[in-house]
Amino acid sequence: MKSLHKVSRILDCFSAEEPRLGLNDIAEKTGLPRTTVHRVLSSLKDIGLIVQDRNRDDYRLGLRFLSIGGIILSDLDVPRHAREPAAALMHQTGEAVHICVFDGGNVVSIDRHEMDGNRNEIVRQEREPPYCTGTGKAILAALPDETARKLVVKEWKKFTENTITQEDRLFHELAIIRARGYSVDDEERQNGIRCVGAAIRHQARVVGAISVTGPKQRFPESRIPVLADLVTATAARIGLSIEQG
Amino acid sequence: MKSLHKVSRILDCFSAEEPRLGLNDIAEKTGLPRTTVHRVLSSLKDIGLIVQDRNRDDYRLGLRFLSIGGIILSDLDVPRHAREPAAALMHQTGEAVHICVFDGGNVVSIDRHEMDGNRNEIVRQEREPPYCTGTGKAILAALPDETARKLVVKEWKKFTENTITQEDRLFHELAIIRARGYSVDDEERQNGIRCVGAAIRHQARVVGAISVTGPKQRFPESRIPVLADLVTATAARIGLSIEQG
DNA sequence: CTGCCTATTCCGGTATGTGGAACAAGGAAG
DNA sequence: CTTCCTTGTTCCACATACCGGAATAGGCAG
Repeated sequence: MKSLHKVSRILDCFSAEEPRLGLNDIAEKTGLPRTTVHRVLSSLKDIGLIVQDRNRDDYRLGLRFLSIGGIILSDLDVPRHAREPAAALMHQTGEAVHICVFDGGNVVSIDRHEMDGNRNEIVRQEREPPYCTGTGKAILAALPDETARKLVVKEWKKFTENTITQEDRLFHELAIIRARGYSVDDEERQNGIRCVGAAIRHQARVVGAISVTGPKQRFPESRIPVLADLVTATAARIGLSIEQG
Repeated sequence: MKSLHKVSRILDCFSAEEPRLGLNDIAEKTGLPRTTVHRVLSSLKDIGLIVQDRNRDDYRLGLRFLSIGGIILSDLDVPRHAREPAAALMHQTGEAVHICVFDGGNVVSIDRHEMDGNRNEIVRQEREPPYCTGTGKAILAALPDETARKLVVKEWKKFTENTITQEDRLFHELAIIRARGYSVDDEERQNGIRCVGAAIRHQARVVGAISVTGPKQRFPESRIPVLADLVTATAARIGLSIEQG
């Protein structure tokens, strides 16, 4: 179904940085003819996935995506079971904790617990490239190589000096992660930020990942294994609580 | 684009109650031939909007919806600006407060602040039929009749004795809401539950709604206007804070 | 008013999606 | 183990629904 791939490319144009786009922007980004883009957008408007305030205004993503997102959230085990252990991990380590979920094709960050005085604020739903984050690499490493390879076909964007941008480099690292049971993101996504992650499993299937994140100074080599123990224990605890329903 | 309407009908099959469906379920619900459903689902799988754990397993909505939902959330003004006033309203009234957003086509509930001891818990993203809730009716009433009519074409499900199931009844009520500036849901969605709502406007455009909800006993006729004053004031305050960026 | 930029409509050819029918793959029952 | 039945999946010839270049309409700035 070719038309749906066009839909996909068009949806890909939207991002948190550019949530509103004109027809020509989209045509240019996708390389599709303007007419075709217009027809697809027009149909997406019909079904509520795209919204245009007035004719000749920019296009935006429709709230129907949020509504559908709500259905997914209510069906996911990870967010429910992870919240409490994640908060505990945050207090144990004093560092920010990320939770993300995995459905076999996408890695999506759904919760972030941050130390903010004594309270923990929850921010939701951000996009995460799978090859350059602690959680993403933990998930990739927990999958068979073949499956993992399908998830990294996208473009390799270099966020920092340390970002991995070669497939064989990545799979070498995944092997290490597999062996020791946790992943480390050493300033690969953002300068000055390190991160230790582990996959969450449910009935032998990878369903998500958890990680602690913080400034390099607070994450010396010596502390990594200590954090890793806590992270993997929390990941296991979450997995276990899911098993029990 | 006919195929996208099929996509829409297929997506509509999924709900919080039935987040996982088999091919035949979907074919039956939509009335589409099994082969067609299979082809569409297969393509939706390709682009990450639908997920199937293993071949011959049930189909589920893909996490990409969540990821896209995150983009929308970050672009919406209402959630950011409404949280604080909504919490204040909850404490003023001692009742649960709902926030929903509107994009010209869909009404989606995004926040619910509930009195739970002294803490307020935030639950997110539920689906709301627009004709039978305080927030939904407040939004419909804030729109020109013609626009509102386009939003209520769907089926009229009778949730309780009081649910409005006739278009002229609804528009009669909308006129009243328009005149007095707030909406009342008198056990129209759920027995024993009343609710007072008002639309949130941003630059003369309706962008959402806010409401207080509670058991009938705590919402006598005499209290409604009192609550309405607080709700409309809060709605206006939210609208104002959006204007200012 | 004029020029230039958008979004939108038109239309004939053909690629693209269509859906009935046949096929495989598990699961349940005997 | 075998049989039967239900489920998802593949095949293929047909015709329809999509394609995209070119022309149109509508807004905004100068």
